[in-house]
Amino acid sequence: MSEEPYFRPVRPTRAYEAVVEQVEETLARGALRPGDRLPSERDLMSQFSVSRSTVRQALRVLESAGLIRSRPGDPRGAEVLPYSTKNLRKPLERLAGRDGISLSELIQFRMILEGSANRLAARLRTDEQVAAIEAALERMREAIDEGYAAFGAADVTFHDVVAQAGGNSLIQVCGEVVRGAVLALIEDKLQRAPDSVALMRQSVAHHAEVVEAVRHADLIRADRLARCDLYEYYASYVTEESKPMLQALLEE
Amino acid sequence: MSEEPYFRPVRPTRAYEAVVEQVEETLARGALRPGDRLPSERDLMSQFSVSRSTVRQALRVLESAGLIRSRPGDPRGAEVLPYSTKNLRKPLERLAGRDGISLSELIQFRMILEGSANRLAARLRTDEQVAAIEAALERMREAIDEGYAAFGAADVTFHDVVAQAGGNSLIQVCGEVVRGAVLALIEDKLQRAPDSVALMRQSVAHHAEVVEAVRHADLIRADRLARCDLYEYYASYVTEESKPMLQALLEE
DNA sequence: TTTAATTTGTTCGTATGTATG
DNA sequence: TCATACATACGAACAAATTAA
Repeated sequence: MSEEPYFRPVRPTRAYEAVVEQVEETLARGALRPGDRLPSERDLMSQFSVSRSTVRQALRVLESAGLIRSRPGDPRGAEVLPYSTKNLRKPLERLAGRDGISLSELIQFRMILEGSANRLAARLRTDEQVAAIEAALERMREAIDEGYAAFGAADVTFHDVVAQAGGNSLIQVCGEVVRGAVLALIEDKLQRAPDSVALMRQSVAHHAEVVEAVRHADLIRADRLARCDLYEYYASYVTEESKPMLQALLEE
Repeated sequence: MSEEPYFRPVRPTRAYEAVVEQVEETLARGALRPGDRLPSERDLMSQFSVSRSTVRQALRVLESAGLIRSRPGDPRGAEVLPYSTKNLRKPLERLAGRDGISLSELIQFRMILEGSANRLAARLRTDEQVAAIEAALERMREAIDEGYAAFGAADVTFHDVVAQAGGNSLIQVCGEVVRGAVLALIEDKLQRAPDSVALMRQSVAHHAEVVEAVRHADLIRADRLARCDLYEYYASYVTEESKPMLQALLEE
């Protein structure tokens, strides 16, 4: 049997951390709502009994987390911001960039997210959203002649519109970020592809199939199409050993 | 046709932001690897030609992002940290807590993540991992008598072990966070449930089915079980209007 | 429109506790 | 053990920016 420990480890808390925690807790319990203002730095000094430098370090941390925004000269103090999914992007991008995570994991996650987004879009889309998705597909067709950069941008827009039709902002933001991370890792290879025009045409054909599935509310097909297309598109960029990881998402 | 703009909007860059950007860029391109040391604050002062306070604001931002760690008195300077999935947790938790996101979206996302985790685990698990999953299930059985808190902890461990067997750290960390967010939103209701013991027994029965599916490498069933169980478990907590969102994930 | 007051951004100097060799 | 260099924190000061009278 293990001894029941009397004490837990402590780590010295720095002054600015205590300030951050108090402000965060106030925000979390809703005492400060978006649009509200924090006291001025000098007021915070006296309320927390710390120096201005300490207050400023805390404010910078809160600002980098997307919780507040402070502007020079504003007598009303720092503004409490509405918390949005945008604040997830930077951490996810860093994770993908620092090879803390493998390309095959990213592709796998993207297959899951995009398949689910397609499925939800097929079930929940409005007629206006179908029209927007079709317009995005048409834009991709046009962009083939404008080069790979324009085509990539149109492709991103297409998936954004589909994800938005799905109605889940978590899927949407995670999908956006993972898509960007994957593209950043292999876009140089794609640009040097021997016949990029053929690749783009094939991509448009695949996306057209998705549009059809969404239009006919065919959930299963919309989901499956995303997984298969992505696997086909990216399989050549992953090692042989990691292909089974991706294939596990294709079995029925 | 829209005018082609000559200029893009500019926002004044603050000194500490420029310092953060330079350090981040150095980290991103791999010139500084985990374990390496940043110059001391005084060296950074002279290299960036800014004051000590400005350097410190930048360091606090980098530290809060999980990129570095600085300790008082360390003559080697701040340490560059390995970037891990842990740095995603806080932003995701904030997002879930600030009702920037609805309960039904969270549950929906959890259905997707846990279904996929189960599917991957069923395909890729080793025998040791099967044993670990079974042990986690046994722990859940024991914990029924120890109250809801212990049972919840055992439940969390179970899903962690399964997700780990799936082998995708993105799914794992997102799953952990979303699970925590969902539980935080409704755990008070669960505790006040009239017959929580019956609920826990039912939960164990459901998890046992998952174990069987994983053991027999039944991908489809493992995936589907997660989605159905979660829907059944949480359906009563979402509004009638948002139920179709979740049901879209159950159709075959 | 101008002016005055307040606030933030930044700098500098100083004192204190801490880790390394 | 001691000396050195370090990070933490405080406080005062000035410039630039914003708001409101």
